[in-house]
Amino acid sequence: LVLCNTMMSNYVHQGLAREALAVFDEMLQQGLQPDRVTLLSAISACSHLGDSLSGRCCHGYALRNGLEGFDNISNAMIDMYMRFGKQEMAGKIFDCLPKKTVVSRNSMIAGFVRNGDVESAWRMFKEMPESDLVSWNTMIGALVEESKFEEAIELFRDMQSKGMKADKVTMVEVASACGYLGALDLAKWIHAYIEKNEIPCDMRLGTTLVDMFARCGDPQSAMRVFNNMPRRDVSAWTAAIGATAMEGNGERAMELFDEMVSQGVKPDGVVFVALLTAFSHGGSVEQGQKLFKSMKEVHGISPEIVHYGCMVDLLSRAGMLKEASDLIKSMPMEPN
RNA sequence: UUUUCUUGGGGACGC
Repeated sequence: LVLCNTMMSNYVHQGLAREALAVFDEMLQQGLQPDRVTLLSAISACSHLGDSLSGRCCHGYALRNGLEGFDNISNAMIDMYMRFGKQEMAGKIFDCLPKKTVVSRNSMIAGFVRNGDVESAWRMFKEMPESDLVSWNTMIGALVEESKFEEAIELFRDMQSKGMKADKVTMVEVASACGYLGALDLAKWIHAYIEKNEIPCDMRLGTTLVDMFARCGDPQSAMRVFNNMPRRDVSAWTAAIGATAMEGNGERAMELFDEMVSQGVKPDGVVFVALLTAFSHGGSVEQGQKLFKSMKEVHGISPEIVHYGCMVDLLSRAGMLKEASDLIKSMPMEPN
């Protein structure tokens, strides 16, 4: 049982919800009785898959086996129904909770935000008896998602003044907001803040900082952060490529791409958008066409409509309207 | 029972 639970928990945390549910099925087939730890992972897996049928089965199982009284099970179900867009159901479970914890409220708040009901999220946030780091991060993230970047920074300062310590999630949100604002002074302050407070800089935060400096018009700082990253996935490389592309340096962008490939990092569709955009802005038609061809032939990635869009943009900017409209006609999908 | 449940990163064009 513990082995299965451990496997399921790991799968869910790796984003492999399907595999987690496969273990769950296997358990049921072998007659192994799931306990509440199992169920937590199962519920979480259903939530992330959007599998409401299995999710309701889990709910039923919890009711039949008297597991609904555990607040973490109820919290997981609140999260689940919120992800399914079933706010009323989540609210019902929340209202019936005898012991509402900070996690219950955080789950409700995150759910409201996800469903676009930011007002309800605010209300609960303001009225909650004790908020924690996740509560603050959720609300800051909500503001960023709404493109209310100044307000997000303001809430971050508010958080500081309340003595709440920021973590790497907070900093990703704040750095992202700063990037959209294009505020270089703030960017430098954020970078210094992270170092001063020894906030662990993982790959995601590193990537966000690269992106932030690039958007703030400081590609040198962006590349300095990038070069100091101990590990880089395709998103990190894409941010760096975007930084050089902002200088209109398609050649440098391509060098970075080749370096990435030579290090064994597999390109995805997004990095090609960044590169094609760089060529488009630099007017490098041949290089763009060559790269576009290589997508499928070399990297085994079928161009999607956004890539055709980039090519149409590239050709059109160069005045090659005939080629652009031919490309549209030859696309394997309907133009949008 | 990695960490029982809740929060974070790279995307073209136009406006």
